[in-house]
Amino acid sequence: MAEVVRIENIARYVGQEVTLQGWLYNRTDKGKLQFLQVRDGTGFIQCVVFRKDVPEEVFAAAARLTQESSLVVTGVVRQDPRAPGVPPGYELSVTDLKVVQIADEYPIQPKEHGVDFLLDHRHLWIRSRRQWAVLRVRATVIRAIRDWLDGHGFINMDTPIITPAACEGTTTLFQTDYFGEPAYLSQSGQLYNEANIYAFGRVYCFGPTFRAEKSKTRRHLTEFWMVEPEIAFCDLDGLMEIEEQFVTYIVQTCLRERAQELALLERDTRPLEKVEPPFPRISYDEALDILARIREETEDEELRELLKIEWGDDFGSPHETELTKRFEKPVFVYGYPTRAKAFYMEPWPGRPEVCKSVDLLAPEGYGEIIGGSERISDPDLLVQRLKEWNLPREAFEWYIDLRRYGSVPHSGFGLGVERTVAWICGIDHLREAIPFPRTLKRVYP
RNA sequence: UCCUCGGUAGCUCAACAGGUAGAGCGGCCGGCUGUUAACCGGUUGGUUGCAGGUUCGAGUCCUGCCCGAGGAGCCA
Repeated sequence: MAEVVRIENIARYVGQEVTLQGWLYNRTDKGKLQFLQVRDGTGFIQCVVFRKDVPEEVFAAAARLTQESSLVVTGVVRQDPRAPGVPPGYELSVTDLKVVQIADEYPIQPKEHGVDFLLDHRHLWIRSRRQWAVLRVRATVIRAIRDWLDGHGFINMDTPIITPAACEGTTTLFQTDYFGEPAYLSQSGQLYNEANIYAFGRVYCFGPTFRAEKSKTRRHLTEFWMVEPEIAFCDLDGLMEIEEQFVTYIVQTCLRERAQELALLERDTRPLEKVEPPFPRISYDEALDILARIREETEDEELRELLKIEWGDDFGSPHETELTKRFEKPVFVYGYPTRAKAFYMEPWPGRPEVCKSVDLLAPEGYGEIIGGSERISDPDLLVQRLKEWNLPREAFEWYIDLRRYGSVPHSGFGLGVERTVAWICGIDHLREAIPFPRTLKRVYP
């Protein structure tokens, strides 16, 4: 048997005989000639079997292969512009073939299917080319996140997933039984990170987050992944600078290392190429002005109704979508009304009705990928806010402590991994940006 | 929780005004030396989401329920 190689490295082996281990993606039988589309997890390649070039039993074995049958195939790597693989332009002239298993009739065909059917078969769907490409980009996004943070003085601090109380008090939590006491699945590691910065300066947590929201849209999952950096001695301006460097690095890394996958997804990468600092920064008040202007100018009665908003309201997705259409790059919206945001956000100097929060909205209608803020550093103000938000002080005693022992201005943010992946890939459903999505109506498979 | 749309073969869909449930793909058999979701011929394949009602007759009309999708609110 020739050397076992991986399809992603196939270009190094032109003219050599190699062995591939993989699965049959599709087969075209032309009588005395068969085309086997084979994938091995790292790529896709066309293997050509000529009746006259191989022993009769090898040709017969190829003819028996059903979709998704597992196989070990040996042949000579050739360059051919007609070959459709990933990477394109290479094919294997088969000399030998061993069947590992003949697959049962495979439910997913290389044609269109409905969403419900595909999600019921998610365990198989991830083998398909588009899903494969998206999830490879996801892995790169995650690696870029860690690379950038680790390279900029951040240290990874894992925060608990089982937590005693609401972090922000507003969103719905998944409740679980903790030896007879109620406990909840984490919806943010932020509060713990605020403790961690006093030990380590710059930290991040990265893990799954759980929201029992009854959200039924393409932008929501009940379980999703979030990276949450937190930085000591950092104000709102410093936070925005970090965010734009961070997001730029993630996007540029994907463009550089996952060009092939983005091409397979037919992602127009020109908008992504424009992602570099500085990102435009507009205040909440300016955003309201822009929305008011859009409402005046639009002929669309329905849109006008959707964009209705009064000062003090948070933006809904229609607002975000319309705002981001006006910008080529991700855009910062800062200075939201205090009452629309969480209790821990530092008030704007001289304008207590506004807080030092900032969201980052991705362009092309993708909307919020980051939410962040400068945190309250004064213990008395924090205690007052807990009261105003009707939160139990006892549960936050440790959190108030952080403001008693060397309190400093500090800031942090959370970036949603699936939303970032969806934006970079140009896909419109979050459920395709995670291997096994959890949504309101789906916990299987 | 609310609004909208949908549920017919393994999959994607069709079925006029209520009148014998059909096509493509897949599977199976056969043909083909450059296919790109191949093509050609044949063949296989149905409790029309569930329950009830109207009718000589219901996939189609009515009532209730179940399930799914898109969106709103909420959020990353």
